[in-house]
Amino acid sequence: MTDLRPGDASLVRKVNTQVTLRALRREGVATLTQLGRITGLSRQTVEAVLDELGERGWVREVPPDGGVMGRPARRFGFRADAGHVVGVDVSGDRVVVTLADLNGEVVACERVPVAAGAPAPERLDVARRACLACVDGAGVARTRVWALAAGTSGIVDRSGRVSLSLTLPGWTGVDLAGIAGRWFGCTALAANDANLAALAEHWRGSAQHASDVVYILAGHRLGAGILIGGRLHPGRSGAAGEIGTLRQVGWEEAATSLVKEGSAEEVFAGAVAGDRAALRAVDRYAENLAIGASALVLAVDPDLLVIGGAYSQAGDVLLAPLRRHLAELCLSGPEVVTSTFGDDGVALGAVRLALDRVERDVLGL
Amino acid sequence: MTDLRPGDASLVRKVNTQVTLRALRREGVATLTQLGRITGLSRQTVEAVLDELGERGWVREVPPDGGVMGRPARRFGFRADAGHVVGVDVSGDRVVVTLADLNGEVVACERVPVAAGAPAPERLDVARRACLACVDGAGVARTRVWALAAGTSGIVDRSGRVSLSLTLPGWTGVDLAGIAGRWFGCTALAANDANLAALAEHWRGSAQHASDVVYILAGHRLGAGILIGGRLHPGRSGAAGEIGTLRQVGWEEAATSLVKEGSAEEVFAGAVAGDRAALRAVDRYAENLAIGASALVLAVDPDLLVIGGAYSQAGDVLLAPLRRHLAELCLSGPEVVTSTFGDDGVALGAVRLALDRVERDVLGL
DNA sequence: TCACTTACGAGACCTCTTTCCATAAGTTTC
DNA sequence: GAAACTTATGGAAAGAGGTCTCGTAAGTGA
Repeated sequence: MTDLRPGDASLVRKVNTQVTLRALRREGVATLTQLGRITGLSRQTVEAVLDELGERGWVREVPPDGGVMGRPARRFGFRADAGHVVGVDVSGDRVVVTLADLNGEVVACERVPVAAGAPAPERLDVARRACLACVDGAGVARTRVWALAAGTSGIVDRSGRVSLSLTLPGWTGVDLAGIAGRWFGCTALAANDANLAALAEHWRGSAQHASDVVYILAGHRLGAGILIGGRLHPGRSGAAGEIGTLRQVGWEEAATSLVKEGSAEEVFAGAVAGDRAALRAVDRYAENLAIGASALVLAVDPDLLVIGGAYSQAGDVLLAPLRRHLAELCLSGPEVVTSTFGDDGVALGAVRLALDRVERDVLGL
Repeated sequence: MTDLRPGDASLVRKVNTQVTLRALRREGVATLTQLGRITGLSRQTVEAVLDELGERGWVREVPPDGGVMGRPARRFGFRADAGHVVGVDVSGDRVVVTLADLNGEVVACERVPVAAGAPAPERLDVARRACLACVDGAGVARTRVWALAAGTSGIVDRSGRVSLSLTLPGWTGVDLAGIAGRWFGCTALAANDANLAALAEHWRGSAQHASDVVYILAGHRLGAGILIGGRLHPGRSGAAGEIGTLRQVGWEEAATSLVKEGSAEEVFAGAVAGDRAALRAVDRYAENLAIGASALVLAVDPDLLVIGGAYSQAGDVLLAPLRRHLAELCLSGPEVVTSTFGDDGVALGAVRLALDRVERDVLGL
């Protein structure tokens, strides 16, 4: 249950501050009267709220807009650059850092390769340097980073510790959130990469209008992320969606079955060109994929199934057989689409996660 | 996102009414001063709120409690009998009706057998009569039933229509919520029986302290219900957890494998007695069960797995092998327990669902 | 009967919101 | 260039809620 706290008059101010701030963020720039109309509050109240927000540095007055009739109205804008958040994707062979302002607009991006076999301390150091370089390069003061979120492959528990990683050496047991928190001295979060990719699709990608989403990361390895009610569902131990370990679903074979015919890219290219062996290989892959996907789909019954990861670039060559096999397994399956962001979604989803935290903690709720 | 409405002073009153009402419901009977301490509100405010609630009929003043020192305090109690809710379980061979007051205390219960082959209209009529008889028998005015919820096997969509039933004749397509709403002229809901059983366990049974729960109904047929964050997760089409159709998980064989050796009860009894053939049969059943369960567990990663349904009465004879097989399939599975209510949980969960609705709509939020 | 304890009730004061009205600062028209 | 019109601003007053304080009421125990 939501534990409800009693409210005095200041609660009303809190709520109205929220309402006003949200409206202003949507509008970008607005006058007092406009905000009053939008929020349903009186102009006076909006003014008082905005004064307070101005003092706190959230809001800035911008020059009035000439040209219209009547006395020019004071105009206010949300200071999206009052703070920033960092999203990091620490994957097998690279680190991707995305810096965004409070509106979620991406300000800078940094990609740094890292050796697949790099031990954990080295990988962490690469990530740290990349984050600092990204922030410094964008001319953002390090103290202006209010939150950071990191995504990585493997199972990440609620506290942001990597509790199991099969692919990155020495990665199991790394307290990713704890360590990353010290980079900027801000709150830090960590989550599974597929989960974050799902979040990114829900935010700005293919899954914007879906509430419950299953995201399948189809690449050299297979992973899955789940959104329930538009929010991350990590599960008790952060392992929700990690269905790969179940032998019956055959996700372990899936990847190997594909590369038997050559590199994955070659196989998909061949399938596009109409090569029958390649088509068969893709079909087999899709079938294996569908078994695991259907387990997730039947369990969660999502609005949408998003296929991401490197292989999703193959598009309909993969999707068509996947849809077919899925339809056989699930009586009434969800819509299936490819991801908008592919691998870049992880860092973007991390940004969203960090923003969620900032909006909850700093902007209050 | 939650759409936030601006608040004036009356918002504060609404919130404080909520807080007070909740506290009073927890306490049962309390004085103004006690409520003030609990809620953090001033005595004055509590008094004003209670006056208002008294006028609306939610709250009643009860005689003061003598014996303690000082001036006797006025005492107030929540009027749990101001309204009632009905929970119905329409299953293959019987209808169970549970009538509860606003505290969720069960006031009356009615069990009526119904022929397994009964067509839908007859089944509905039996359910209707049972509901009316239960309410009338308890001396509760029919207009005092504020909400009704019905649980049934099969897939029930968001609107409360049975979109697929494989076991009840003519049941597919029945608008259960719509029809049941006319019985008392109140809001009516319908949901899958396993989902409601899960809700009951979370409310008052084995799953009270778990937030994410997978409930498996193990009986003549197999079904599953899922709770996320303590709330029902029906999924897009109401089919969340309906993993039985997936051939790989082998839930279809599970049931048949058991009864090959005789009736299920005999087999479990034999296993308890140490009969080797029976033990093997139970082990095979547990193994099949574990495959489907692990798919759900890996997908959702719940805090708790509850085994309900008729077979759960076998207790450790079933649970021990189930835990063993599950541990093989899921690296770090959740705790596994048997249900508290068994089959009775469906009607009780329906009560909880109806109460949730009443609390949201009538008591406001 | 007196002291002690606990609850009640009225009044003062604070916060936040809304409504109303006079005033300011532009544009358009004559 | 002045008058009329439009739109925004700023201050005063009123109302709804909530808290705090203090005197009073209504019990118990000696």
